[in-house]
Amino acid sequence: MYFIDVILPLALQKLFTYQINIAEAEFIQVGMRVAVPFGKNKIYTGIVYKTHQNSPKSYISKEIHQILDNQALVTQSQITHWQWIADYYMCSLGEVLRAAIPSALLLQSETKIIKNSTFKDEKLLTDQEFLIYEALQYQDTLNVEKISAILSRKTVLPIIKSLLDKEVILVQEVLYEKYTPKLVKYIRLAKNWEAEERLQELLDNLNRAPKQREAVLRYFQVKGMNQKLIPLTSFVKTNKLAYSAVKSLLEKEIFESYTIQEDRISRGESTDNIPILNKPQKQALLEIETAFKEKDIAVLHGITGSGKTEIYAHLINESLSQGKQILYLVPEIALTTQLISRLERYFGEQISVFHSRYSMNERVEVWQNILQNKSKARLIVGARSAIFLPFNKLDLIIVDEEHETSYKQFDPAPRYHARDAAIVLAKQMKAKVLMGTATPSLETYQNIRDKKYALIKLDQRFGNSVLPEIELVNLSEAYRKKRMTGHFSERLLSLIRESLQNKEQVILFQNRRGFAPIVTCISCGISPQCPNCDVSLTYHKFQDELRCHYCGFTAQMPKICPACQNPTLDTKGFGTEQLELELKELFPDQKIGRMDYDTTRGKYAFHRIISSFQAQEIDVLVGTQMLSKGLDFTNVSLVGVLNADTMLNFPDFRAHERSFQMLVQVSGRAGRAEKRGKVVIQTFNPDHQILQQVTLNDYKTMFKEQLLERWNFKYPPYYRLIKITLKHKDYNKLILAADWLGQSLRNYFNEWILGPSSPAIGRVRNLYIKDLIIKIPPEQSIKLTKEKLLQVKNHFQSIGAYRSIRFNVDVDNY
DNA sequence: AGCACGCCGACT
DNA sequence: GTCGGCGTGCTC
Repeated sequence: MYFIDVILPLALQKLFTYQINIAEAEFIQVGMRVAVPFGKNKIYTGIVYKTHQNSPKSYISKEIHQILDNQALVTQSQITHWQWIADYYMCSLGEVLRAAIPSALLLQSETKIIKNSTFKDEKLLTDQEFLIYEALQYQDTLNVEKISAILSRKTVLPIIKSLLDKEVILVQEVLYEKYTPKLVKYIRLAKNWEAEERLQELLDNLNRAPKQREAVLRYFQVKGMNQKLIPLTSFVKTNKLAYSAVKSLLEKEIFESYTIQEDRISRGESTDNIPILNKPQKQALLEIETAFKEKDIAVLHGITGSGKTEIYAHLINESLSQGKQILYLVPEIALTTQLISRLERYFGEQISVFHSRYSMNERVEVWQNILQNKSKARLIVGARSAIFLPFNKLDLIIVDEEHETSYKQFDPAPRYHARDAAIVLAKQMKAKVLMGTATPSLETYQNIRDKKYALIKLDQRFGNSVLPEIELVNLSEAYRKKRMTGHFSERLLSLIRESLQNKEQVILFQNRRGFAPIVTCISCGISPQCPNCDVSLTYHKFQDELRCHYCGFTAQMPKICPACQNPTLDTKGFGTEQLELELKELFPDQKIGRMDYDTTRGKYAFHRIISSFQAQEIDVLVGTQMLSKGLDFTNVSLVGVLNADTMLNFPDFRAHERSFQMLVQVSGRAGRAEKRGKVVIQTFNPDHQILQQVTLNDYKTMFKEQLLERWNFKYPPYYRLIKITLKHKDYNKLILAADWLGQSLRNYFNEWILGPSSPAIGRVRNLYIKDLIIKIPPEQSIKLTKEKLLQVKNHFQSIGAYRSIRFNVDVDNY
């Protein structure tokens, strides 16, 4: 008797054991996909975790449905890594599996309903049953959704069951392969006609078919140009041939066709040499290489514009030349088109890019190329989920912009931090990690100070450029002296004017949260609320509608106030949209562009805005912080931050650190090459220490002060945090449960429990939310803490009244 | 997590 | 009467 333990892509803690026969046992390997029956009539794809011969005692195991792979799709080291993620972030292996594998590789079954042709007696059927019976006379198969549509009701399973009993229908579980390889059809001359001396005969034969004759001649022409493979469609197209002529030639067996499976993504050859480093860069590279002899992790702390990418390129080249793999992690792939085209110039076809905007098919191909260590997938550029790819010769992981928050996944589980998971991955695969940033996160800098990571500094900008000059504009003074036009201080406006006169470009930042354009009634002061969430709706001028950013609810902009019926609704606050309008009035002759969540929805929208800004078709670009990341513009002389305070006052222990990082990043967009850029930050608190530190580019002081605050207020990196989120649609039930949980946790952790408390948005999608935070003091074991938490969680979920409450655990929720 | 099953209140 | 909502138990 042979058995396998299978990971199923579900949020279930357990593995499931299935039986296999001897032949399967000989063939099957850990990491292969298997289709297995699960529950009453479903088939899922799982991954083989273990093979063994221990018959389960308390239940009878089912047999597998089929093996889906010829070779392991997942490596043993990936499974080990998944296990770490599941343990550390307190989720199931199944959840990790679901995040890790491209969904096209996880086939699921669908129930198909087909008619049973032996059934004839229509009189036995009820009206509804007859409708389905009738539908089956015209269609071969139906699925559950279709039946639901035919009967226009939700619960159709009882009817299906009754039809099954009456032997009217049969049901089948069908597995769908979602991945479809791209097949390209090629043509070649049939063997018979290959000999040169037969050419004349062939052409004579085709005397009365000029189109076909032309096609043959073209074929020889193309062949003569040393083109080995001739794809059918492009051959017809580029030579402007008649498709029917080629088809006839195929039918006459003069040509023959064959297909080859091809990759969807292919890249050009490298065109440039790896850039020559300047002196400070060379020095940094040397330091990194030296550091890697002793330590596995190094941090490259280089100011914006110091040319970190070139240093990466040299390290990448070194690994590539040994035939090894490199993982290049970036915060958000949408923002990295510039980076990718640069790397492509250096490394050409050795790059593969992996991101969520790729189609499922493309992702599968990248996966397989890496698994086979193909030369076209040696340098992998990807966002956080790229840590799950099946590396086998990983030599180096680069974590670019290490401090970026988008490395942390918040929902759904696994709530992992890609930087931290990458460090574990590297250790496991004996690879090195290089993190690069202008503003290291406090956790990372703390690790540097503790000598866990090596530090390499790069504090000269590339070329001769210098850091921009940063100026703070006191908003309270400006308002008092009435020196404001809309949201612009006189100072900022005059600098914008000056830049525009010099034909230089301007970027204006408006951080998004708390600044949404909220509609308020002037008469009664009431703002329209989202019916599903505890937030005010935001106004979108373009479609003249109200929208909820949390659940996507939309409504037409009402003409009168829904509360007091007066036509006095007014848009308050300001978003990027309003800034754009103000600018258009102030500078009617200039082209104003806007970039935010709304204007970058489409696949290429982002790219379009960036390239038209680069091409200087846009003079002033207004955007949210998505603009601040990884983009280089050569003609920007002025950067304006409209209001730094919302960021600084954000209720989060990292608000100050984040503000510093953001402002430094944003400033880095101003001025490159010969001209010194200018940055204007508008604020009500020009004396705020963070703003002072930004102005002086004083990371060290920021770090020291923030670290002291973290110590005083018991926050990371000294104290670790675990956040528990409870959600339920019944508020009272939620409160009871949250209080019980708080009490229970306090029994173990005493004063180190915060909450339960309502988050800023207390209800989303009709679910009320309560948060609890566990602080873990430095001397307390994290592992034991998690074990205790798991115990409490199990207890919580064993209480009937709390079962329906969603329970999310977020480890390191920052 | 999904899904079936069973109970119960709300409407054609 | 059905229909749909919700609690409960179970998945190898």
